[in-house]
Amino acid sequence: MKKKIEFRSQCPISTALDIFGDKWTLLVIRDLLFNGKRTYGEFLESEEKIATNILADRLSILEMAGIISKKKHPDSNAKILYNLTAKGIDLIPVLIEIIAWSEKYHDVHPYAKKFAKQLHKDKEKVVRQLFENFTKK
Amino acid sequence: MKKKIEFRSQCPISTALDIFGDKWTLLVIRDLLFNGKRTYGEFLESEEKIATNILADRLSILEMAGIISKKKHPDSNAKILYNLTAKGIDLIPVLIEIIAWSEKYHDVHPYAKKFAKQLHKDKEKVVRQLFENFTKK
DNA sequence: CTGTATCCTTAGGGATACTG
DNA sequence: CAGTATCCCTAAGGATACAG
Repeated sequence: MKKKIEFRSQCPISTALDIFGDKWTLLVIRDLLFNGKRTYGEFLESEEKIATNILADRLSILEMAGIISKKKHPDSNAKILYNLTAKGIDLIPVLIEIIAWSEKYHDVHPYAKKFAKQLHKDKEKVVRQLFENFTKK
Repeated sequence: MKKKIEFRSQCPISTALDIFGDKWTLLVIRDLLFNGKRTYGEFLESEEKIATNILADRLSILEMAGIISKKKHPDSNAKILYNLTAKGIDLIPVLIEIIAWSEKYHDVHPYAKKFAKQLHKDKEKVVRQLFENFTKK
């Protein structure tokens, strides 16, 4: 099930939306970034309940776009580990700003409020720490 | 054609995606923020060629979400002017980060590259100026 | 456990005509 | 000019079974 991404224009916003402009893709990236999830099964468990076919589709798009990479789990052959590439890690500031905006105007989980508070205090630091988490691996 | 937004969870990312997680909504906001567009007809002209029914749908969602507001054009009765609310203006950092990411990894318009260069030099300043543009009106 | 495949329903969306 | 309405088709997505 291979399909290439069609870009509607050379506008950077439009280009980004052609990759992750849907209701699911950024949730997978969220799980990788903030929830330490790495495997197919873990993504399926998230509370928004993504369907298995949609997950497989989005993972293949993300891999094609160079945002995630796959490798075998050291223990089991069947198990696969997904990881963010540098391009994926660079989405941290985008996610951070979405969280900050959303928390300001909507009712969100308590832990999200707490996280937003940290952001408000020292955004630079939070972003730097997130980057460090992923680049030292 | 009124429909309310269904939120899948209280995750801030998920909540944001429930509002603008599609291929068109952020393009309308882009046009308001960066291209000075204010009317229905102007949105229709954008190069990605949004369909008239989709545009009407997204405008009503954005209004319902409190991101844009409508008012009559001073000259003509029929003409309507759309404007960003404070909640809409607060999406500036989100759009800015998307532009920065997209420009880094994809082929974009020359003027987008130029804009990204400014961002790279002094992001704070660019953001501040964008905010000022909208809050003084 | 990681996907694929299938079936089926709904939502998204393009084209176009039309109304106030 | 700002929408609505309609037609129609495709894509998205949920449920479930199944294959490697």
